[in-house]
Amino acid sequence: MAAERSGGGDPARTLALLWRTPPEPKPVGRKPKVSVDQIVTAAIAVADREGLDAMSMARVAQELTVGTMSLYTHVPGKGELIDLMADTVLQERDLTSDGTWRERIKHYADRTRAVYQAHPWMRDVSMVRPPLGPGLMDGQEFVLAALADSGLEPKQVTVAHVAVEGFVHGAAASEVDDQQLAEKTGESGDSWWSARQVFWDDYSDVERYPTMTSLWNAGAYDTGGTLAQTMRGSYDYGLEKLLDGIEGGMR
Amino acid sequence: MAAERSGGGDPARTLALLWRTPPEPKPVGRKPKVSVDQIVTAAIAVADREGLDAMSMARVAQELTVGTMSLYTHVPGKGELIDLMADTVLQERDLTSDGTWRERIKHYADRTRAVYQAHPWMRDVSMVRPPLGPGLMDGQEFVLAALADSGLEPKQVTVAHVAVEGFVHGAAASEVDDQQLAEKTGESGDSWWSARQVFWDDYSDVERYPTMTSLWNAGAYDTGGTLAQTMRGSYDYGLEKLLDGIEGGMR
DNA sequence: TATTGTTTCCGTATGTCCTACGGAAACGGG
DNA sequence: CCCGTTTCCGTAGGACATACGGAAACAATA
Repeated sequence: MAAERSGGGDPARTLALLWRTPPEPKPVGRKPKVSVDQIVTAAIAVADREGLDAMSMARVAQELTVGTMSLYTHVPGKGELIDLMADTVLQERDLTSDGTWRERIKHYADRTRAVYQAHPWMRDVSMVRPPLGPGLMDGQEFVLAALADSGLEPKQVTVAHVAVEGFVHGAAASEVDDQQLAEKTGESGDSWWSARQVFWDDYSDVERYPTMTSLWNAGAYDTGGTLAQTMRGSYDYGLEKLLDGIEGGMR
Repeated sequence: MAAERSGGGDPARTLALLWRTPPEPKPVGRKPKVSVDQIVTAAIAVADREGLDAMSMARVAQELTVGTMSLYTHVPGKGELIDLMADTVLQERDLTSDGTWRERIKHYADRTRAVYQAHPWMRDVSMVRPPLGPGLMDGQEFVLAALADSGLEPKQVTVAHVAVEGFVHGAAASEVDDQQLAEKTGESGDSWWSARQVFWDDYSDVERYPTMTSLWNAGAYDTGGTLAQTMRGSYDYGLEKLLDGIEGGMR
């Protein structure tokens, strides 16, 4: 449960792993059965299929037909493995795009969103103390470059950066949260909500919730689409409005 | 690990607990040693002090000097207990405020942020399938009422609502993530980052990260404050810009 | 007071998890 | 064939949620 993350270990060791600093070939000694890359790939595969909860050291080792403890020769611990997984999937973003600064940020948001869609377990990875690997850093540079081109002052760029980054990861996370729960519980978001329709009958109260009632009566909730489509729409809307605000504040 | 949540159980039973539907007094049978309220209060106390990971059924039972399995008489399971905890702390928001719709939304954001600050474990509670109790619903009504007063069309109100709600919870969550990790690992965010200063020496590259380098040289990162203060600033900035955007889009 | 129906309490057991420890196994070079 | 080096991995300890079923407490009744 809770926010899965590393951080505890030796920073130098973790950074060396993230950047795949040459493991200085060992001419002697037993040959490794697995590599760091294989471990990370297998871990991502397990998490994609069964969620981060199911991504146990034992499960990954089993995937590679290797003893559990063998993994610890190549990776300091589970936290660091999650760092490696996160940075690896963030590298899947293809951040080459021309266009206005707004277009570039929307491109960044789209690519990041795609990462979360492909790897729903990213919801459980905290980005407050992020893995400082190439995947994350390239993304930071991309967004900062776009914002710097927008005409904002340097100090404003860094503040706006945190806001944008927070919005993008946060929105991608909640959007994906739904699928993640659907996979784990075997119940889709739409069916979860309809099973709770009883709420309106038994507990809702026009006196207490007049706005909700009148919005409902006005048909504001007849989206005509799935929950996923609605969330996607709000994602786009929110980012658009945030960028509008940033742009408007530059005058 | 991962997103802690309930949802699995019988919706009617969970809703009855959330709304504290009268437990129809039992005139016969053994007297309960604990009540639902006591369990929820104890669970919140443990989570506040040691995080949601430490909030195990055994730990809560110990707190109440009761056997672990006794809790299951009053609460269906851990997931439902977390729902009850979340809705309870959301009720701590005092959502009575006059003023413009913007002022009311900022009030809502402040109160919600305060809840996360007081209960950092809220970061780990998914709001995608939220506990439909009074704490959550009163908040929804408050935000919807403010947006409806802003002059937006009903359909727009619901879209804007999801965006605002997502931003508020998301920003409060990341802001608090830092403290949560600090408590769990015993290392503050500021010290975590300074321990990773080696990154700039060993891996950063002016060729690869020109914008970051130039922003650094321009002093954009000399905030003169703690990490927490910086995050707080970005929270306010982001909400302001989002509301600017929503307001601007109404014309 | 003894019995009975009802409700709550909780010990046990199962199958998970991470990882510290230390010995066994494989390998290149002498 | 031996030895230093490196990797492999079995065992063990101390968590976790919760299904099951019997024991214990209580009010009403006999």
